[in-house]
Amino acid sequence: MPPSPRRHDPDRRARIVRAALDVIAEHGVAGTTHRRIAAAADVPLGSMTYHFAGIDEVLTEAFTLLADTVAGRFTDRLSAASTLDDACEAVVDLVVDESWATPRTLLLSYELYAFAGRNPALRSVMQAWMGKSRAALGQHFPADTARALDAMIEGLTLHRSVDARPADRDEVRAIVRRLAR
Amino acid sequence: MPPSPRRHDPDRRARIVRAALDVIAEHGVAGTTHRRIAAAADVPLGSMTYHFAGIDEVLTEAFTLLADTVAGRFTDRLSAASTLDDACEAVVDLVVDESWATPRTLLLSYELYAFAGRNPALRSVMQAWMGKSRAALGQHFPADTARALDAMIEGLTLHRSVDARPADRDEVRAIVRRLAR
DNA sequence: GGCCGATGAGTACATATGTACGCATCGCGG
DNA sequence: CCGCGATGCGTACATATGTACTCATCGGCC
Repeated sequence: MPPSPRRHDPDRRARIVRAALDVIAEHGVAGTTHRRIAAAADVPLGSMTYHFAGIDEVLTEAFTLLADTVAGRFTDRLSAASTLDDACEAVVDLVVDESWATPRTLLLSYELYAFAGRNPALRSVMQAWMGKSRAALGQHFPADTARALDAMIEGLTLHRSVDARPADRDEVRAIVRRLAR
Repeated sequence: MPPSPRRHDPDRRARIVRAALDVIAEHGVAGTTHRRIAAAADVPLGSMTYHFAGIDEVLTEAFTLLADTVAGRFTDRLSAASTLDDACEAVVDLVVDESWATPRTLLLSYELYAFAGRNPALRSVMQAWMGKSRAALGQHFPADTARALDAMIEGLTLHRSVDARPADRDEVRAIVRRLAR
């Protein structure tokens, strides 16, 4: 059979990293292998070892991408608010809106939390992420409130993903307002 | 060499499950293998397949044990409170006291969250866990406050485990009081 | 006290996995 | 236009892993 044609493929590295996130979301870190990532990115197995020193490097970069992406969306949503009420509503959105807190992102976050527990580099990434979130909240709220809201968003999001009857928008808003004033 | 003596060892199964938690804490679900668990439990490899249908069964039982244990401690601590102020202080303890929120337990929780995302049986376990927590809080607080506090505990605990300068006891108490009244 | 089924121990084996390596091919700088 | 180094491709290989299987041995029940 004819050899498969060589492809010109800049940003292959970046595509592999994105594909890694897909694989992690579907199979967990436990089920993430060079071969699965390669298949998801549509590259031959050899590309994995050519572009990355080991599977840990792939995972680390993937999770870093995740943190940056999510932190960016978080900041964008909050920056769009101008009044305090707007800001509260933005926080509510960040918790209940399906477009922000997708099951995929949540699952990936849990994988990240677990992975970061054994990977110092990712601890820094998570700290940076948390710092960005705080800063975004700090645009509208005093520091102690920002801290409380940040934790509350985390907890509510997590619990909503487990709860058989998750808190609805009104309930979340009531909680946010209790913290915000 | 003489064959190793056969041991009389009831509750070997339970010991394997406990050992599995140790292995998960140390290596993550990704690094958890039959052999490592067997070594941690000090049993031969054959015991794994004798007592469990597969590694998923071991993981599922281990995480179930984790949830039950943590939920129990949570309930105990809250049940010990009699006044509302006591209850608030109990909540603060659950967040900041090293004896409750140990790094090990936190790490295991994250592993559980990630694992449960792909394991329906464990989703039920987590829902039961959350139900117990809510009920324990419900002894002292109205339902909506209990829900908020439960999420807040989750978020604060998680963030404290990441934060370079975690919120101190006074700060946590202030947040709890904002929610509780 | 004796038997037999439940439990323990050791090992084998097919497969999955991480990683290395050699060769092919294309883009780019001169 | 040409060469060469970066990039892509296929495959090999040692190892780790899940699981099955056989044999040994103990303990509870009659």
